[in-house]
Amino acid sequence: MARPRTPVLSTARIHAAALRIIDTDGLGGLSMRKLAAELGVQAASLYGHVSGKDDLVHEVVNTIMQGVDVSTFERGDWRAGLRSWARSYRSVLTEHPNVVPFVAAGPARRPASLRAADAVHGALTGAGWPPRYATMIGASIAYLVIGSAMGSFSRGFDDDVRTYTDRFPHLVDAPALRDHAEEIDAGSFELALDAFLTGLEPLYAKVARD
Amino acid sequence: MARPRTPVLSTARIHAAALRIIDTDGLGGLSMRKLAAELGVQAASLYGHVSGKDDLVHEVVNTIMQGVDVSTFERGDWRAGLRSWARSYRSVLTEHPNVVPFVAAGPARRPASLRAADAVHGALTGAGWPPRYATMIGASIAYLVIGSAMGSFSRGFDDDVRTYTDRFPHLVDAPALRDHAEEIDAGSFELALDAFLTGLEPLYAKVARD
DNA sequence: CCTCGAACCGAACACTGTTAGTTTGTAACC
DNA sequence: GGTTACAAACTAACAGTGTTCGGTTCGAGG
Repeated sequence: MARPRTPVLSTARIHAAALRIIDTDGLGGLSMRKLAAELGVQAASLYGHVSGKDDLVHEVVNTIMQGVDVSTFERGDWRAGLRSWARSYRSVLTEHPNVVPFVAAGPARRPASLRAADAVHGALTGAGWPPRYATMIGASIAYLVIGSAMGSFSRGFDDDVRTYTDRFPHLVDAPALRDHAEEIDAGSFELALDAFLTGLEPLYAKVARD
Repeated sequence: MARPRTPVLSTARIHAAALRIIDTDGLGGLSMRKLAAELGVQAASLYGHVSGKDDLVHEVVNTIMQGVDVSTFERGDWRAGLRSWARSYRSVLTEHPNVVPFVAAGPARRPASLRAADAVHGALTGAGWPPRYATMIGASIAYLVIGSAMGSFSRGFDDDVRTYTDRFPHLVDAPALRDHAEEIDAGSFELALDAFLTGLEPLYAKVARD
């Protein structure tokens, strides 16, 4: 079989299959051969539609990040805007947790992320925050979103109970932690977001100009 | 040459060489063959001293994380303890930025990280924070540390100026951002840490019991 | 002295991303 | 209808990855 009567591949189909594999097997579980097999095709055939694995992943992730909602900023309340953006950002990432490490590497080459960064920066400076603070506030919230979506803390604990109970008395309930990993990470995120926004108020009173 | 008169390899030498490669070429730049070459040896020889690449990296990173200082908690001030821990944590990571993605995956299998988590949790509960909040506060700070150490935000921007100036008016100075990436990430970290700790106070007044 | 185990090597296996060159089906043009 | 041109998929290969197996050689203990 050299050329099928009707084309088998399309960038859309490739993207969809790639995301499926990433979601189930992780970023490391995505290989061009496996992806090709999923599509009933040889690996080399993919290169007619996609320039390479790196670009493919970038494009897939960009599509995901288009789901991040920054529209609340338009209502003029930067506090509500930040909250809404952060939650939307986090919710998009928790739907595809395996791409979080990739997202964490930075927004470059992802128009969707740059667009969001632009909106955040614009809204904050528009509200009187100096540009420098606008940047840092956006960065801070990105830290919280990415960290909690990655499950750095709670999901990272080991299965083996004895690992902890031996030497780390305060972590005896770490396995319980692990069972409720999602809940703990979500809770930590909300707590951090709340505390951060609360703590921003005195700074706003000091540095904001209008 | 089958067996040298005096042993060439040792776990210590292997760890040191591995860290050197990771620091200069990144985590992805570390391969068993390159590591072996750096030590003047064949790749297979490493497996007599190290059980595999995964374990090797875990051990190397654990050694790094032993540099995180949690001693300030012993002074009894949880605010100062958190500040000091967070800064020490971050400073250790910025010395070896290439291991941050690995650290972000979680503390399991790294005794040094578990020890730190245990100390944080113990200090906070000792200060009257309910265990649940102690966990979440520790997690929140870990998010901030890892996010800022990764340079997710500022370092992630592209070199190419035109990428931004075209469509994202508020990001016109993103390249300048990139030049001062370290400074921006450090500033964001301090700002977030400050605001977070400030915002924690009302919560502490409400939920802490002694 | 002799054995035994530790230390290292060479070759191989099953993967990876990617490229070159080839075959073949389809559509457009004369 | 025949020819040309293109596009889609193929096979085969390259250089690289982590890891394992079977061997060889040396140092130390009995």
